[in-house]
Amino acid sequence: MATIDDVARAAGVSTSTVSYVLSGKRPISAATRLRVERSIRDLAYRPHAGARALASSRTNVIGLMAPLRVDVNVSVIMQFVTGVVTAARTFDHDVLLLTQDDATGLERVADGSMVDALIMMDIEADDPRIRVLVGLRQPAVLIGLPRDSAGLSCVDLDFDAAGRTAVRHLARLGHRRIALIGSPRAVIERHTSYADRMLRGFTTESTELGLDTIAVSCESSHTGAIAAVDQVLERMPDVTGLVVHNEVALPAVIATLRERGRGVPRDISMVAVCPEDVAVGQPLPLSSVDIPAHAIGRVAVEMAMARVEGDQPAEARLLIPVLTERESTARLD
Amino acid sequence: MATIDDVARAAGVSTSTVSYVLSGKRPISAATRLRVERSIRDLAYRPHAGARALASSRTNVIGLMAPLRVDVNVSVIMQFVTGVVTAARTFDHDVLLLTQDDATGLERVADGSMVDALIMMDIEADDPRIRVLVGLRQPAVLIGLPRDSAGLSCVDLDFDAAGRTAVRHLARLGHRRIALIGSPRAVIERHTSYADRMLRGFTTESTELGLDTIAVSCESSHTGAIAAVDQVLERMPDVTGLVVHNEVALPAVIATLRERGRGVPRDISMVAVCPEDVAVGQPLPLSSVDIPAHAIGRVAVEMAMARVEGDQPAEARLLIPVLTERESTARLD
DNA sequence: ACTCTTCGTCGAAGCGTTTCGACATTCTAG
DNA sequence: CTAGAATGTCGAAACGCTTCGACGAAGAGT
Repeated sequence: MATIDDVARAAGVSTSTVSYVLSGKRPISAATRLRVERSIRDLAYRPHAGARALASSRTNVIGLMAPLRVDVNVSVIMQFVTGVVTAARTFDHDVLLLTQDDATGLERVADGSMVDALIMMDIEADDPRIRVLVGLRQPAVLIGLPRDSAGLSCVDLDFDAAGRTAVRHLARLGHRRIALIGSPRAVIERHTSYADRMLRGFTTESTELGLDTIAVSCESSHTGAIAAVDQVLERMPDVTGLVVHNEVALPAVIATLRERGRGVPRDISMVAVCPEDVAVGQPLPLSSVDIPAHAIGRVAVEMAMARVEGDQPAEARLLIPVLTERESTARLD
Repeated sequence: MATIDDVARAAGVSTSTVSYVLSGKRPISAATRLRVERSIRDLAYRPHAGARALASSRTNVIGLMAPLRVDVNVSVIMQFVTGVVTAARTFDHDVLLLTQDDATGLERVADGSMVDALIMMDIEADDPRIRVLVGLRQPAVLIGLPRDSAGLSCVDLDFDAAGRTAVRHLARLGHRRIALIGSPRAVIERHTSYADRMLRGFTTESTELGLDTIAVSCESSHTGAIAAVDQVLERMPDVTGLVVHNEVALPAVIATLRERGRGVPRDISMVAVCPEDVAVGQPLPLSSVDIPAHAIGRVAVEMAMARVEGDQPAEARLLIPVLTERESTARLD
């Protein structure tokens, strides 16, 4: 492999000049720049990442801690991840993938100077990892909102508002008895940020509007969905509005409703909270509140980069939910 | 951050001694080792990854190129990825995530010495990336089998055998007219390795057994599955055996069959080719040929590490498929 | 005509490791 | 008792880059 010295020699300049051509941190005459760039191309020179990191204390790598469990909405996670990876590339960064259960992963990559910043998904209300994060030299961005977000960069869909929006939409269509089919029990019990906030929004808005509601958890499988639907129908037989926040269960929920003799939207109006492609990919295109996973991933990277570059203060950004009406909701008469 | 020199000073030894304590590449007396280890702990010392990479030309990072598209079986991919990540950790390596469409990604991370090895998923028969791989200094492992695997490490489920096994199982139960519902058209048209081999196994075994067969592609959505099932029923109305190699479509296929008046396994016996948890998570536990995604990911890492350490030759490893009979197949009478 | 900038380039000093050769010591064998 | 081999440690030279200060040359202002 060619080194920067080889390039310098070939171009007849000093190594520092080559470095400055590469970084643009000092002015270089057009003539020299061209000569250097030519040598770089001829030698197929590529800077050694380690050497670069050592000298500049910048790695051009972002650490991403993702929940690679299978129980959570895999496709949503995938979209977050792609959002992060593609956005990182636009900042000339690569992504180091950490898994949730790699307990010491954060400290390892941070203290070992393997990353410039960290992004963490699947945040819980009192996430123990947050204590670790604040002790690190690198900035961190959370996808999700912990109970105490002081000093931390956070970004997420405003799930509280999403819950309210879904309820309000159904209420506006005349529905008075509404059920929420939510995340799996485990997700809720560990107070995963999005599930918590979704439920809060759903509940408070319903209360304010004086609606009758119930909320049930739902395992991410066909059988789980059946159980959830049956539980709703048993506890609230005259339900007419449904909010479903569980991508995996979505198809099974619809199928089960139909099997139980409840047509959508004839007997029951249904609002999904999921990525757009999931909503339109169902047999019946669903009215839905979009989870812009890709966009959130992108914003997370942007915030991280901003913190790395300048010393921007940490901030929390909540994306405003958008409800799109499709064919699963109808006016109650 | 403490450096190795700080540790050496604290322990009253030279830096090289600390290094040898860490790497174990030279004998160190128990007494010094203890003293050094104590200083390391006291100072919370963590070696600088970049410096290490520079000096040793080893990064302890594996590059993983994964298809983060949403159109392919997301959950299977996730399992591959987790398999790779967790296995990598057992070799004290981290994983750098590259996306399929990051064309120059391979060269960037390889020539930039960011990784010790590369693992690539979603291989096509004549994958253009392979030409790039053979030009790199780092060893590469393919998850999948290209047409020409000379000099390349490959690992995958033996999908040819999987196709044969599924057919043979149905034939043994007395079925003579069998359909294959496979991957999305796009996946097939780019001759993705697993789809190609699955089809070949399915076809040759059927021919050898003198069975009547058809094969249709199937988009990964509810509507895609419906279309596929209808196509099968139209082209082969008296079909009694079905092989489905498409995780996403699975639930919809069953539902549609039922809607068209074909019970499983009463009228149609069905063998799925998918990860075990997908097969048992369906409303009706499916007889299936397991895709051991997690295990394949692990093997890929093991092969990569072996090539990094010693100069093991490249080899292709195909895992033998295992069919588990559950409740979706029955004897034809 | 002379100072003061700005521009373009160079040399050298790090950055934090690993690793090689050297050098005492201590052990082993004859 | 001694040559030779382990054993345990050290010092110094890489590894390939960035960045700082310096410096000559050219342009601007008076």
